[in-house]
Amino acid sequence: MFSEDEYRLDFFVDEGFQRKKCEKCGKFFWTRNVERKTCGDPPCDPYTFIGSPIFKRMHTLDEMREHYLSFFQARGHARIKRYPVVARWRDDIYLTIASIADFQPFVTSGQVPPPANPLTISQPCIRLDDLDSVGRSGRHLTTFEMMAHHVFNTREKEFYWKDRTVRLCDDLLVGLGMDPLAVTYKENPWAGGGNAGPSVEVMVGGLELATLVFMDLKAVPGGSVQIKGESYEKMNNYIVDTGYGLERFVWASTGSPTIYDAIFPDLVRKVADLAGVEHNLHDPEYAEIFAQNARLAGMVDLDEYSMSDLRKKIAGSIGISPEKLEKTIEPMERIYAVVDHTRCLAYMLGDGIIPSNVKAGYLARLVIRRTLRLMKELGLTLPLAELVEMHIQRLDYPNWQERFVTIKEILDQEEGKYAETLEKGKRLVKKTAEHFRKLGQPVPLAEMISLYDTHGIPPEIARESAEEIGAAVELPDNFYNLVAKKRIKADREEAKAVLPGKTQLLFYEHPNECVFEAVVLDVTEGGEVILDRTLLYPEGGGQPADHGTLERAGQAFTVVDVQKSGEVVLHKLAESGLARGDRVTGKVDMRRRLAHARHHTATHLVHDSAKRVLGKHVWQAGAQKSEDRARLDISHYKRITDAELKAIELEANRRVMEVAPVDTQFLPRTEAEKLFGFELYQGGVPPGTQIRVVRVGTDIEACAGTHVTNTGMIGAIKILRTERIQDGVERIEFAAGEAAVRAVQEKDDLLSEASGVLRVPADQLPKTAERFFEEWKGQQKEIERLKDDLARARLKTLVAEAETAEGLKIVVQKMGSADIDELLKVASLIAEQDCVVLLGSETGKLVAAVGKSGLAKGVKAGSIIRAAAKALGGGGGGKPELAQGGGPNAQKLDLALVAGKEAMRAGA
RNA sequence: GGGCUUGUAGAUCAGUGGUAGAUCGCCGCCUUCGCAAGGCGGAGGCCACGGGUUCGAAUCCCGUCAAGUCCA
Repeated sequence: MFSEDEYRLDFFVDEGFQRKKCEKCGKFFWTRNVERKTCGDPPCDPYTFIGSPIFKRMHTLDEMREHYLSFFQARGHARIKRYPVVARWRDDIYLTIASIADFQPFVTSGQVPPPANPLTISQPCIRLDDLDSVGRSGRHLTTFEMMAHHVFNTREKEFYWKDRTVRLCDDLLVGLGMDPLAVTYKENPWAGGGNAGPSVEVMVGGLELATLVFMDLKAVPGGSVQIKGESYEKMNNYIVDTGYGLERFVWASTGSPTIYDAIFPDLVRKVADLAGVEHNLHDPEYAEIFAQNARLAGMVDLDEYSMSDLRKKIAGSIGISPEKLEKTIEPMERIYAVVDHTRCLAYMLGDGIIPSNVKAGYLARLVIRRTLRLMKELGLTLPLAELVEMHIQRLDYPNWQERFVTIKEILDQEEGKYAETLEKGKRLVKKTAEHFRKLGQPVPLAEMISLYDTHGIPPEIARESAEEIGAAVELPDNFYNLVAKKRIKADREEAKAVLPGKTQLLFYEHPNECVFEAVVLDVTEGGEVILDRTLLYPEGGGQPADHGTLERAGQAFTVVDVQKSGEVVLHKLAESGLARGDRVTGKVDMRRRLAHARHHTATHLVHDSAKRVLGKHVWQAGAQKSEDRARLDISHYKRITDAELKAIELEANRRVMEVAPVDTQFLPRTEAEKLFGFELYQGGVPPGTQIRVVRVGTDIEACAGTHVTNTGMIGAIKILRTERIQDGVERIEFAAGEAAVRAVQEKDDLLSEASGVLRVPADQLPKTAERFFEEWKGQQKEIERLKDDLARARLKTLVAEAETAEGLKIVVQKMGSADIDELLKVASLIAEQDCVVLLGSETGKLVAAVGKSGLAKGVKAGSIIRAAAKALGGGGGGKPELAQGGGPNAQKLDLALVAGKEAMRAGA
């Protein structure tokens, strides 16, 4: 915990604030109002701003955002453009959840300077944690803009710290017309993501308008400061991290019953009209229902409160029946949620998320399906894309129409896919429900979970379908929690120990040299050699390590692997013997290097071509190179067609033929981002202040790999195949340079081998193969028919030769080299003539069949077969009337038939 | 990144180691002035692919390819 000193700011003293302890929750807060006894945070204080706005004038989202940003701009902050809602620069989160997330981890850790300092930004954020509360609580949103000003201080240079931060906040609020007595600054130590610090929550009228965090601690085992069970130490860099809720500011300025009516009143009205719901907030009685709902929902933790309890409480407090309340409020809750969710989708898809069954794409699909479900419940029949369009045109996308073409296609496709899933699901549910209805039981919970988990059928829809055929279901309120319980935690990879020292990387400046002189700095316990400088490329960025040799006085050591660890490069050798201080001459295997470089540069070209052919939504989702092929994973929302693939291949080869130079340059990170945007980070985010920018034709990426110096050196690019590695991610495999030529040659070999077998020229292969296949099918049928005929032909002679024993007609015969099909056919025909029959073939196959008299006497075909097959060293079985078997010792067939005959007698 | 599920006739699906099935659709015939319905008959299957276990695999095991779905 932090002491009072951490919060006793000059500002509070100058302005006559008092520090008080909340008489309800016991937390400390600062206020100008001597009368105040509570901290201002629900549930200690209720909402008072509904119907009585905090600010003097109503603002729209755009007005409020502009007011905020220009306020801070006028006070020495640089205005920064917002980052995407999909956090491509992070590998630990998918979505941008706070403005500070833009600057993690490299800026906050001090490794990389901020784009400006101090700065102000309004960052759209998406949080899906409280999805269930959206629409219901009156205040929850999936998407919100976090307005912020950030300061990155170091012990060497401090811009400003707590005092000015709170002062600016107070000025902003008072400037908007807030009563200075209304605000409380509530002390609330903050911790998260390995950092911590004191913080204040800014409460007005029961609404938390902002949080001001003073991040100056980092988690260190055994550190001197204890917060929430973790120990921390002071950091060298300390950061002002503020978060002002844009939507809440707008809500506070209107005092409307819900946040949704404040931030997009026109869209709420429009969707209400479409759904045929009357939404008249000018009716005081009607408005009061929503206001009271929001007030009470604001007081409780919705996770701990069941919906029906909350409804009862609200109904009681405004004096109507819970049924009437539900009838009034439920359709609007869905409308609010639809308007919110579609805004979330506009951002997600606008920023390039492709719906998928994994990663960020799954989150998009989750929201899409949830929205479709709500729309169905409301009876909205218009396409989802039309609702998303209403949002996207008012967001900050300059070329939204162009973008929307793809987005519409994606949404329409998702809508169709979901309809299909539900259609399939309903059939499955009916089958399952039928089963349990016959048993006179409700469909058990385990079955409902399986339907959802495995087949994606929401329990509400499953219940509906089950009830249609009169089956009950077991469906508890906390269904989704039960599903969530099945979660498994993935272990995080442990950080590798970083070795001290630094190896100079020569391969960037001298990509075409293959010999270098170096000194051995150290040899690790594992025998890996650290050099002061190297031309050998260590594995990274999907490019494998170089191979080569290190020579000392004529003695050669083979380099079999090269890895980077921190700033040093480790050379793994096939032979041991090098020691610290040795001078060595290094040589690079240039054939391997060149093959990698060709594939690496080709990867950039294929990626760029895919973007041209498929659209701008294409992002690299992974890549791997080797000597003889490379693969590139890209985000795309449907399968790549053959025609598209050919177009990509041709386009990529055109770039090769243009013999365009490959430019590389090191740029300061923030400058590179400013110049080229986040599209730089196709292959993940490199660390460090300087990043290497590689330009191949029109393709510009941050990339650390080795490249050829112009595209002509690639020679040729041949695409080999595509694979769908996930929903929404396509993998393209291709070969470049010599490997491309070899790949084509291998395909030629396949063709000539195939045409050799069929004895036709390659261009007639498809026709010939088809003919052969068709003929083969026809002949299979003909053989079936002939076997049938043959069986009938043999029937008479065999039945005529039947012996009689124990009152049964018995047929025991050898059938030459007949196969099991023939034996089966003949045997069952004979059995129809009321015989007991055992047939055997030279190949060691046996079939027995029993007619109706035999069956009546209890003769079983299975027992006959088992006895006979035993003699052949095998086994067999089947039904009483027909059985088959066999064994490897086919030459003992005569013995087997005798044994079978014995078994017939014994059975009868 | 992890979990679960599925590939059988044109479609929807049965088939838990022993001769591949049902329903709808398709074709033909009967009936009808014609159509629909009805009756009778028929065609249509490398049971996704490759391997393994077994006397025997749609069925069990392994791999590949394709698809669905839930979660982090």
